[in-house]
Amino acid sequence: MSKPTLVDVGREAGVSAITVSRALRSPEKVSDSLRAKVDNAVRKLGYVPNQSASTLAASKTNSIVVMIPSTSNNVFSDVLRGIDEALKGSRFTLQIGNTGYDPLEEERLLRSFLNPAPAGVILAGIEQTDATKQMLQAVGGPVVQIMDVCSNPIDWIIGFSHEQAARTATEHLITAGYQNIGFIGAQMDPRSQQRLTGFKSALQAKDMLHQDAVAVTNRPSDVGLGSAMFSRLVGNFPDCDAVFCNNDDLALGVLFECQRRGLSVPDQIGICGFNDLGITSQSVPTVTSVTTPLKEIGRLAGEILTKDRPVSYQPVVDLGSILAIRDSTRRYQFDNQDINRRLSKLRAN
Amino acid sequence: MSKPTLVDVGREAGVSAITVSRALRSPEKVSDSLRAKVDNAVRKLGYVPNQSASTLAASKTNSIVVMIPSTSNNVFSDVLRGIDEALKGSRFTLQIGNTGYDPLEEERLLRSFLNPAPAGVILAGIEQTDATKQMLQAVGGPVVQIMDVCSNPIDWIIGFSHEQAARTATEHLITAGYQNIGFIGAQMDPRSQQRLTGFKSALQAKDMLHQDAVAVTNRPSDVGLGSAMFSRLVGNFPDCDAVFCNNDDLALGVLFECQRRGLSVPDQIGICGFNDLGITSQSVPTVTSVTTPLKEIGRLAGEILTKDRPVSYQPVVDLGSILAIRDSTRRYQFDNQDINRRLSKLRAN
DNA sequence: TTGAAAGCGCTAACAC
DNA sequence: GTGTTAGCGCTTTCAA
Repeated sequence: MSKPTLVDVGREAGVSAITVSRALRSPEKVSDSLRAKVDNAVRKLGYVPNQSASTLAASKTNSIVVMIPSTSNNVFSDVLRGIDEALKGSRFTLQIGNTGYDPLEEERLLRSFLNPAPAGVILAGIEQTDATKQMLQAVGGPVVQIMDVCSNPIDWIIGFSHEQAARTATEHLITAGYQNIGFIGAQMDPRSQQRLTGFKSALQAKDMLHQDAVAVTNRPSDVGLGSAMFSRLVGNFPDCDAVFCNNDDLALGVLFECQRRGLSVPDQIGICGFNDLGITSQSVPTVTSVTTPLKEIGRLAGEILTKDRPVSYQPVVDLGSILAIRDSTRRYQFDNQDINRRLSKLRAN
Repeated sequence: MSKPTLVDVGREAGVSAITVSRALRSPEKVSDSLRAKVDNAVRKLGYVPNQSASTLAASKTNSIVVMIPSTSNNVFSDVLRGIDEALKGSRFTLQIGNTGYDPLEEERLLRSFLNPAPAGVILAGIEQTDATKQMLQAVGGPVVQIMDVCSNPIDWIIGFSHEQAARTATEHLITAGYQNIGFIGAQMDPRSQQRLTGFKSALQAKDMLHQDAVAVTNRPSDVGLGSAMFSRLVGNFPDCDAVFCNNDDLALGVLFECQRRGLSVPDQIGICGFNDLGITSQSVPTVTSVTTPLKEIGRLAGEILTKDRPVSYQPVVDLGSILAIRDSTRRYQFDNQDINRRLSKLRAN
């Protein structure tokens, strides 16, 4: 025999289908005895709602669409975990789209996810195509952009300033006494470009930006690539004594390459990573990295979309980032006072 | 104005809705001129199919349900990538469920995903609850179990023998000259238990299993935990001179802890990881690990479910695993001949 | 090769 | 607080 429907449950409970529907969707609007009867019937028959029928009738889904650039990048699995937590126990389900860092693929995928309208949409970054923005406009559902901040979000944006984070990290390297600071970047998406901008501006402010200081590639990042990029960097920039890396994978690769070359970290080479995904705090030496609020971004995005009245949230939320200073950049054993003194002196210039 | 439907497209193309439906779903069963007309109308109106309506009418979905134990475990993101590749360009979409290693949560989630019936189901492991198995039976859709092998899969199972993989790795440690070999395990799911079994059986066969050789925890694995577990292990088992780790995170943690303690790897301590997720081949020293066919498992599972006639596939596919021997276990600089000679000698006992 | 009719299981809108 | 009616947009079945 086939799956029980609302009608079956209604028959079992001695009420009509629509009453069962109501009892299930808004238990508080229904009498206690009815609720009990319905619950029993549901259990007895093993009733499971048919999502498609519900979606078709209501012409809106219970799914939250999330478009992420890469499923293999740990950055996004952290974000997803946050979203997942926010959705846990709610009636919403996640629909994940993998754009491969391609706005056109994002557009194509999103189009197929947008009919019927999802309960909400989460997008990484602010580089949607015009067509994508139009589609989202037409759908009208709430949209949360994540990972970045900007002044004119579609509805909400939750993230932090990558430029600011990179500037802070680079300033730390300067303060720590490094003179010839390089940049290594892979998977140069727009946010990585912003980090590069922050890096450059911090160095330019001190007139310390070397012409061969930047080594970037669009290949996906991994540890081995970090080693290779470091080799490339020091090939062009032999005096290089510190490296700001686009992410932690690259930073670890640099650390390993230094070990292979017998370069001491932090004395001969300083290393700073980005995202602080876990290993950097455990390695030998531990590696300085920018701690970014990935899970919090996901959780807040999920929270906004699952609220009935999300309008109470600010449209732009800058969650900030924190530089976790570790052994890989402790060139001299400053105490905080020292650092602060040097910082004020530098700022006075 | 609202979204165009099949009827709108039909009107535009001068045919009926059902004809448009056919032209879209089976272009080969329709005349060329009709196909062209329909394609034009679709483009002109910006028609996007309504999945819910289609699903409701056909009472089966285009989604492939994947239940994975953990979204944050890189093992599963590799598997997901394989599935994603297999599904790319097909009409199927992925529906991912996160079970948190809990068979009951798997059952609960799956129940909600099973109405209407998905096009296919992918499950990790073989430890489904009876209720889960019954549900799957009732749905009748194709089911692929992954990550493991067994003799009686629901429909198909694709994976490798964890016991065999661990036995091979442990035998390698013995052959490499280690005398007091320990096991470190976190997140002790059934497959990890099988690895432990393989580890024990390899040592017992040589009468080398020390009573304090095993340190395990159910906490999720990470690098820091690897360091902590190693400390615990050598606390109970001070003579320990090699460690087989449940996964690469732990192995890296052990490596870092050895560096902190000034223990040389591989001379004083040998280290072997599991899954070979990338860093192990890049670290200093490189770390021996068991290379497992994660992406291939995902791809094959996806491939089976997207075929019209999947019956041509073997029900049990053992993709095997390969031990990648690296510097962390090269205690003496054997060449392969040496290893083989020692191996035959050991086997002769 | 194409079309007409019926219905998938649910919910919105309105009645009682 | 509960029921009736009328679809949501598509596919199935059968007919032409």
